[in-house]
Amino acid sequence: MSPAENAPSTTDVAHALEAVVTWLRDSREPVGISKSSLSTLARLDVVGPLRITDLAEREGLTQPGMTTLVNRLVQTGLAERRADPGDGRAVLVALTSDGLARLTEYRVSRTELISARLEQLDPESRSALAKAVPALHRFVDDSHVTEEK
Amino acid sequence: MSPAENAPSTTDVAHALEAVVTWLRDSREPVGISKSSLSTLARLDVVGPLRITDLAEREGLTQPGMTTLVNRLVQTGLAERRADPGDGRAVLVALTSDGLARLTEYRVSRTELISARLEQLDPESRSALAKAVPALHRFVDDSHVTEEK
DNA sequence: GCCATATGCATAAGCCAGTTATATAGTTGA
DNA sequence: TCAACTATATAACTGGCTTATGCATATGGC
Repeated sequence: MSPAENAPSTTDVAHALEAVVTWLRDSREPVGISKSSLSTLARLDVVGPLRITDLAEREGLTQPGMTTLVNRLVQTGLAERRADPGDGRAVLVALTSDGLARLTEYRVSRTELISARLEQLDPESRSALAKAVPALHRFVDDSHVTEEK
Repeated sequence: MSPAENAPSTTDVAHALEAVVTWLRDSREPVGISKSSLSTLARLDVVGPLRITDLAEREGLTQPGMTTLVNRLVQTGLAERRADPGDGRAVLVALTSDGLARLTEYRVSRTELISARLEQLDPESRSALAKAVPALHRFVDDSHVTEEK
């Protein structure tokens, strides 16, 4: 409960991370595009063209929900539907260059927001955060986590 | 771009924090209550009873939106409306004991989720994160930030 | 003290992003 | 070749917001 007095416990770290998440969530400026859409664009950028069903599963939406979302992306020119060679039922959703541009713009603005904030911190804090970078990546990386159940 | 080779830059830290935010957002389990409702309950817990208008401003909603949200909270027994002594127009929204219990339950489950993940990390990573706790708190703390504009 | 104006909240109507249920087109294997 | 399965689409509905508006109370200049 008191990271100032003793060494921070796991719970203290958890609370600090939650606080950061809350701050970053609240610091989102309206960007004219939904969080789901941005997340889907990012997924397409990272993974490449995907089927509707596949996208839906990865993004945690239902298939009809993803169909609607993709409709919006296509209508605004951020993504396109391609035929899946070898399966006439399926569709491959792919990022357009406009979609990539939009995604990049968003990523840059977010990074700038956070960086500006970081640069206002005292040097010791910045150093501590810099040293925590590998740990933060390990935290979100599933590959080393021992799955249970 | 390569935190593994050189000392992590501010941009690297920003990306790591974004990655954590994304992971924590995706790790939210359905909880039967909206994010806005939880955030509002937390606000009431931290700040104490507030007016509808005040709540709306702090939570980034419109006043009618907050009226509706408070209606839901009241109907589910998580909050209550009190008369504002000294202003017959106003209402003070306050957390009920049920509301506090629900909020606590959520907070505990979140903390447990994150803690469990932390405990699977290697000791050096855990140590690095523990040392970063004060810096994380400073990052989200507005009080020392030099405002511009 | 009165009245014009401002303020706090509620209601109404509509929008948007999601849901479940169902239909249609294409695929696959016995 | 046809029954069963799969991928997507469409329809109808819901939740959580929005804007526009109304009503009650408060406030200050006169």
